[in-house]
Amino acid sequence: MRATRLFVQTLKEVPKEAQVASHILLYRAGMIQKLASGIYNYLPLALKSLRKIENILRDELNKRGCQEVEMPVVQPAELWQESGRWNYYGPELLRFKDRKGGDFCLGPTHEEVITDMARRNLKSYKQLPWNLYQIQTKFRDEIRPRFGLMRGREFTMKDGYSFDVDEEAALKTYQLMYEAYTAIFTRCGLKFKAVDAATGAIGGDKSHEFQVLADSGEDMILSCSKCDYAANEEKARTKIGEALVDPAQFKALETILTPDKKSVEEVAAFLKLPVERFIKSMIYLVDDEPVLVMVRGDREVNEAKIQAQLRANKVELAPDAVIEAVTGAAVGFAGPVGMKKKIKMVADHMVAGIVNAATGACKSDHHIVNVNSGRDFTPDLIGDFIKTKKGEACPKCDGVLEEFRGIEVGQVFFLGTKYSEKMKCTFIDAAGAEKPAVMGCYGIGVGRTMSAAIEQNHDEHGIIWPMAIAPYEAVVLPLQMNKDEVVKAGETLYAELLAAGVETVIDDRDERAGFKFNDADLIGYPVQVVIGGKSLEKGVVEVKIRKTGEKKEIPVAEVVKFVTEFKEAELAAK
RNA sequence: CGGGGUGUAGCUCAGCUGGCUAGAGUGCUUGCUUUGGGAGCAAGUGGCCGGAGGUUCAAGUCCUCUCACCCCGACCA
Repeated sequence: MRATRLFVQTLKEVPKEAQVASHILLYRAGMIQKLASGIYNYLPLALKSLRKIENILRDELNKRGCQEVEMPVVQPAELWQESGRWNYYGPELLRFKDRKGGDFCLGPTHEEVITDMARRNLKSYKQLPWNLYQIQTKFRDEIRPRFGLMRGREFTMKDGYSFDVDEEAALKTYQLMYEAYTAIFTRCGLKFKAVDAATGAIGGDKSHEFQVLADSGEDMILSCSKCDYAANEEKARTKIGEALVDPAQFKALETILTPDKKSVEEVAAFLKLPVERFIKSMIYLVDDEPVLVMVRGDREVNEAKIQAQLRANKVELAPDAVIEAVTGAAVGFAGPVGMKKKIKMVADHMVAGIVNAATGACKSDHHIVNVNSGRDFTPDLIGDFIKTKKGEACPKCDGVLEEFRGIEVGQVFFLGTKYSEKMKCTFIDAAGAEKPAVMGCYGIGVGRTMSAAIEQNHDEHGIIWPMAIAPYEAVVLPLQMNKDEVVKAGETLYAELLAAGVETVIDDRDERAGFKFNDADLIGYPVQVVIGGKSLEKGVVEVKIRKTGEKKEIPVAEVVKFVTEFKEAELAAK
């Protein structure tokens, strides 16, 4: 491609809306332009890179027996009503009516459509496993799109879905996809971590997120300093200490006047007790039912864990009126003992280990001390309900948890039969019984992967593309367009590189050297072949490696060999 | 949805308590000079001042409504 023909306009200035490196550089390098909030035009350079990522996806997936399909962007409401998500999915689901008044939506994901497609064809266990994927435009009407392609409303996603005969087979597929994703992101030149993830509203029991490490990431990850344990903040656990509780030490309950002392810290200071001796009692609405959630006084409630363990769709703090009705006291004095209404009680592991705890008395301006789990109250469920923080013990080894930010570029879910049961995607097994298929789903954000690659690979001058996903692999820069021998040498090398299969741009614009260097650095070609009059007299050209900044003088006759060898080495590198 | 902010040239922005022909930089076009890290000089090109209504002799500027966009938060995969 000739720079004079390339549809691109590089920019020195950037609109102030661009906040992160990838957004700024995609914009400055003339790769994307915004059409509306969270909706972008992809110009040729961006599309070249996106297509390369897509082809890596295809290659790694096809090689593992996956098959590509394509489903519609526009989806009828009926399918969503059948799965129950027409009502659950919030305003993020863009809905509209056709001319006949029928309800439709733009697909934010395709579980419904794929399950429908599978059930039309699925009859026998002999047909399975199936593993289908598509690379396609999704639309999610995000509340706040940001960071360019990182969180857009319209975006390209690879979404895949698997169907297996039973759980064991489905878990094998899950593992296969986990390996495929590892191979894909490695080939894209990314440094990433696969972490344990919360499953959220999509459901299922098991999930991993593929997180690219970057300071601009929206997710917080905790990982062990020693072993391979890593998890999303929402899911992260810490070591559960053994609770050595000796009932002989239990003292008698005592209610104490604590006027205007509501928070754990205030009451702890007032009663001269450490906060670890407190039971923090919070009333939540879990799918609109009040639930008392207890954690140790020094810990915070993790709402994602409540949602996961109670298998709920919605978790929110109860409004004051509900709290007062349930406890029979003003807000700030809730506790497991003496509640006015009997509601479900769940407690964090640590709560059961507190001897003679203090907590709200369910009586305004009063707290109660010497409360003991098992004697004075019995939780309906004891589990892990706290936020885990950096510096805490790893749940798997004696290491310590560290914190880092990540960009979620992919996620794998073990879905089970959530959709296949509701939508009757069944088959007849070897014994003649009808069974629902066991499903998994697997997503990769293509644009987000490209953005994440830029976040990890850039400097103050511009993008530093990993070879595998660079829009072009090399650029030829003839520095003096008024010198025939320079132009001629450039054209010759350009033609030779193309013939050797190197995707090359020749900067044939009549611009000064500095201008060309800056554009080349900004766009981030992995290799720059610099042709200047002086070096040409010596029979050499300068080859600059963008990644290292290294410049080598190479005899003209050996340039093609050097570039192709460098390219192959980069593509092979892990 | 709550709070804050911005809409003026392709892009980044200035434009005061209303005032005469709406500005700068950058980009683009042309010419001359220059030619190894975003060159210099000169001449040009480029505007329904987001939209509608209102106040006024007079509105980019004031008022009302509206639309779009951005930031923080809440929410959400």
